[in-house]
Amino acid sequence: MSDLLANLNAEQLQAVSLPPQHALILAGAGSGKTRVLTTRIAWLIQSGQADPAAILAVTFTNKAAKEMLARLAAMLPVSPRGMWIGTFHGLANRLLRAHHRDAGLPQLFQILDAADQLAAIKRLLKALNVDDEKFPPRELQHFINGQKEAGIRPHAVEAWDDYTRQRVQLYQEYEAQCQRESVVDFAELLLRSHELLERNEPLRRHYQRRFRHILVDEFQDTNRLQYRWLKLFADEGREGGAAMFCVGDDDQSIYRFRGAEVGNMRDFEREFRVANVIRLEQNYRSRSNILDAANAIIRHNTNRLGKNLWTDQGAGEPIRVFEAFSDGDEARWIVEEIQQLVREGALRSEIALLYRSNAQSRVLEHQLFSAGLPYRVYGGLRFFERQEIKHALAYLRLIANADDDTVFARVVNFPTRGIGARSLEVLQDAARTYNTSLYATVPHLSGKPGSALAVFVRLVEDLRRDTAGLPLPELVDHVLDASGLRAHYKAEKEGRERLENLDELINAAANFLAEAQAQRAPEEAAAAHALLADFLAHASLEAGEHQADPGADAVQLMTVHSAKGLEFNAVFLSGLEEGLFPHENSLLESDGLEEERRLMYVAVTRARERLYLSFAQSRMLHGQTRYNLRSRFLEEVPAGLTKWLTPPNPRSAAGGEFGSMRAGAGGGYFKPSAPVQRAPRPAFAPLPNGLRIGQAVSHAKFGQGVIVAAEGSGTDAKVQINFGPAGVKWLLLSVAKLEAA
DNA sequence: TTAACCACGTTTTTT
DNA sequence: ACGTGGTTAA
Repeated sequence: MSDLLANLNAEQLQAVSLPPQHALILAGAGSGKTRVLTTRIAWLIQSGQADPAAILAVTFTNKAAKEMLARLAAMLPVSPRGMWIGTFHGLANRLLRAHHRDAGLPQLFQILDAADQLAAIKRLLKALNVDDEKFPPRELQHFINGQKEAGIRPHAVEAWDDYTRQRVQLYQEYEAQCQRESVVDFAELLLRSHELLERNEPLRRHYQRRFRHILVDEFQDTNRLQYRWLKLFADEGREGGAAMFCVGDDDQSIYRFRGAEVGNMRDFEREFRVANVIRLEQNYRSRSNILDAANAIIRHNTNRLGKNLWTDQGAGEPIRVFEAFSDGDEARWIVEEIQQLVREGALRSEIALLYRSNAQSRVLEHQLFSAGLPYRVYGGLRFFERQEIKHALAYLRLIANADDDTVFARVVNFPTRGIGARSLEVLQDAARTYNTSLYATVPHLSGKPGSALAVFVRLVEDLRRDTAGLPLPELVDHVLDASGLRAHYKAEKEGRERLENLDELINAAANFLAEAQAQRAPEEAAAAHALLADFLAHASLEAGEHQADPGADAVQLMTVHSAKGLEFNAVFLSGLEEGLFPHENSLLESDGLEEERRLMYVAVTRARERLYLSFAQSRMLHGQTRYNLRSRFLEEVPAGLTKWLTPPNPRSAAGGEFGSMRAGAGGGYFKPSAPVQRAPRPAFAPLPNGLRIGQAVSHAKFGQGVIVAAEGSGTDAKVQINFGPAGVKWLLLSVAKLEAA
């Protein structure tokens, strides 16, 4: 046991070995957060303070849950059964399956992912003849999820205007539809399990007595409902309730847009009267130049819980800063630097290329591709989100539950079997009249037994009968053939990859079966249809990897958001421009700029050894060339930590007074560290009227000024001009009378 | 039923 | 610029 605690620093040790009391661990980036969390669990068990069954550990992503399990397996002599470790949604699913009757659900309820939910809403609007222009499905989805995450059912929504009342009506209809079809969306998993325990006191007491230790990862990302869910398990922090051990970093809260409430940290501290607030401030990841930059940036935020990271690893290399003429120029420079790093022996997979928005990956990919550098982009479609996989899963879901109208509608005519929109409309109307599912309505139709719809129903019946005794992988295999999916993609010109993915689905099923057999009695796992439901839940809750080849030695491209939690030897952060990063939309939101700054903080703290910051004077966005100022976040990096590879250019500086920014700062001009030929400097790209960035102009009212930025074209063309004492203004070229000065 | 066409939107994302 | 989704014509 002593070796468990060895090599922990004082604060980590304090956190890990805390008595069973509530604790809030403020864990800075790279401070060993996951280590503390898992060591805490291992220590509680190994020291005999807690039975494994008394542990409830909650994460946000399946990846984090898996990593925690893997680390625990390495720390503990035997794999401790009985712990509940998983995501909020995974654990909620587990609860609802175990107590489905009390929760008012059939045992085989299906889970809707976000896309399924949207499809269900569209179908609902159509069935109710609601104008989807007036009630955009996406917005309605957002409304419904928002209410659920606030814990509000339709009857409890406070609606003061007609529009809201109508949306509440639709919310109610949506719930009825889900209940009819035995489907549950993500927010519903949490809300339903919360209500289950809230209403059922014996059950609640059971779990409250069972779980003595509740540990939460990434606590700053919890939403209101998730926090309430946790509080229920912890008996609201009352005497005798479980000990809450929450780990988080308010400086890394970057998910407010999807409902995360950093305020939960303060609420937790207050409501649970947390006596142990422990700060993990020693960073084991980055060189101090990088860390100091991160600290300096985040210091500009107010309302922090307060932390200052330090390291004993030494300063390391200066942070390289590069100003490019264009996005293409920037990408070319990045590729050259990467090639130089690789020549020096760097592993490609240890180099990350980060950006604020996905649209930026295009230029970067183009240059990487031209240079023949292997790369991997995160953020595309994931395995279980692919069209062909969704179709295959839809057939499987019909076997498990034929009354699921979402999947019925999805595959009733895929592959095509002559069931057009017209027949579906008739069927839908009939289903409403009989108040039955689409599937169950087919026999009611006056159509002959040989009708296309009747044939489809027969197909589903046959599938269910023929697969009844099959092991899961063979079941899937059979469905792929009998449904006609294989034949369909075989006939398609571009169907090869899709066929491969379908085969991969069989592999996924085989893996799932193997894991199930390892965990339960083999005879239990052998029951094919029972396992099928579990497999389908797994597919909904865990969308899988983003792309194949995760092991390949390739440069890693991703948004700053998806880089959270990762680390790399070298990080390139591109597009550091006003409007892009911080994103222009964020400036309109309250606390938006501070969230962008936290994002910047996350980006910078991903780097271990080397950090490269770059921006471009012009950038292609939405088919138009935009001229941006460099990001204010760049100015927040102390000059002593950086090394400008291009001369600091006052014209591209953000902020008010022209030329007031960092004149002569940064240590002068340095050649690019790679021995590369750069294209000769083009002049600033001319704007429509022959004006240029940096050009002096005069205006009748504002006087002398200099063009600092421009955007739009034709009659929309406008330029930003710094008039010195008269301020910085945007002027429409078609309106303003400007004269070259 | 399918291909062709146009309008539309375009920050970030997990479950 | 570029992909998506919906409508229209063949």
